[in-house]
Amino acid sequence: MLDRTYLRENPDEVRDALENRGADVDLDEILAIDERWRELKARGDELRHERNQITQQIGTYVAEGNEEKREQAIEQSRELKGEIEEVEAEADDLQEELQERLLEVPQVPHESVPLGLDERHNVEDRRWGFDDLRELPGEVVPHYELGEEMDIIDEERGAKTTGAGFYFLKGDGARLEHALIQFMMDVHREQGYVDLFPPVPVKSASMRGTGQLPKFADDAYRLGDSNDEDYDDEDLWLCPTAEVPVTNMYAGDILLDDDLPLKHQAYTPNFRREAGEHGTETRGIVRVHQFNKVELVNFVRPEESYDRLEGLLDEAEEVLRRLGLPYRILELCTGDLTFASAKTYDIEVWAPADDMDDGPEEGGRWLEVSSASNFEEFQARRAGLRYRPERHESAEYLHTLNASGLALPRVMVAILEYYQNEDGTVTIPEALRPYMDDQELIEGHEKVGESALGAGKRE
RNA sequence: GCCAGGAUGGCCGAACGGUAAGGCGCACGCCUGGAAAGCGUGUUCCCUUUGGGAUUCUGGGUUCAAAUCCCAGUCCUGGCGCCA
Repeated sequence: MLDRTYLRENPDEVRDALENRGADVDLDEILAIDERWRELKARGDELRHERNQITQQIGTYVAEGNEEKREQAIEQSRELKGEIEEVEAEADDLQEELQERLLEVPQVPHESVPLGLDERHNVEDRRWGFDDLRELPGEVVPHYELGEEMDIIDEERGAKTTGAGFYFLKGDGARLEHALIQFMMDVHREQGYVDLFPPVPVKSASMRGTGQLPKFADDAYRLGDSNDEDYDDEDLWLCPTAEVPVTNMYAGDILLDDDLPLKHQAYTPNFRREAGEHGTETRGIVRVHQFNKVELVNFVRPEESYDRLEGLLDEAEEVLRRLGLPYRILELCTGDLTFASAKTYDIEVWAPADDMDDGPEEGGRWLEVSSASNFEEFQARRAGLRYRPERHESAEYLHTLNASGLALPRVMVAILEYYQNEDGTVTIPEALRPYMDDQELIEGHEKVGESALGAGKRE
């Protein structure tokens, strides 16, 4: 959420910034509401002042036993009460509306963010790992075919038990998932992250704190009620990213200056509705309703947040470097920033199987595995995350940042495709082998059930 | 789930229905050769800041007036029950 005073004092700057994002916000209306609210607030304060004085007088009259003056004052106070109620009722309505409007105003982009309308204007900073590629099969089999063939990814049965967009990992597939989680958390622990295992359902208030609500209710899974119904602060949602529980963990708290920078990592499942996202680009496990992710969340002093963003990006990249997976770094343009973010880098891993137009010259395509973002005060103001820079001074909002480190299914896609061998097996990246009992190769499993017979996969 | 008790500033902790003591911490000032002690001031948010308003977990109610009385909720503690 933006600061009201800042908004009041820099309307043109904010207007430009929001326009650059392509945000549809009527700033003038917000400012008009604020203006009117301040008038009423001043009037209400005045009336209350009057009444406070009268009420105090009554106390004196009672002590003196001055019956007549007491009655008179009480009558006066009653009158004022009605007037105050009227003025304040309107002020409260405006205040509430202002609050609602402000919750829907996105973050102002940082000055260094490239201008642009959408993803086409994102700027590629650099690539890693393409100079020394491993030798790939003549025809790389897409992960969804290979995964089914090897019987390590079972989408059909996931759809059966739960629905489209859910899948089983099996055998070496499931094992690879666990290995990746442990591996990633070890890497980040080396980088100074403290592990968290958060609760998976989160309250509406938490979702609001990080910016998922109120605007993006449709993307989330709500527990116990339809997304169309009104929700309360206490209503629960399935965690869409560990960013939500972890960032809100310190909501309303005042951290000590010494606590910062505070770095947490959390592994959780993530649930997203992804309505209407079906097609060739999303075949397999590239876009699913439930996936695992190790999330990195940083709480830092405001003046350090942009340095930390670079550090955070590097910490997330480290996972791909150790896995030997080629990737690139994008700087998101103003039009492609997420709601709460002031600046974002995307990390996109290379998945060589499906040739797509916007992929690299080597073929294949890019898959986003992480977004490293600086939210500055935006989430801190919503969630009430503060710290005290100097002991005697008042508490200030800190800055929050986060990045995936990384989203697992897409990393798995990259491994299954990039580490694929001519004979259809997959070499396990060296860094992962210690987590898989030094296994070097994924060869797959014999399929189970009568359908395997009919397909000629079993005899 | 039931019963009982509780929630007051950064922290601790008082307050017959009459308008939030005191202490600690921290900062600044005075004092001092310097420090400690002592003394003074300050230490939540909002507004149109020589001033005013709000604020005792949250939301309602009673009253001229609520930290205080009533109702509902949240969380914490203890006891009982249930339970992987």
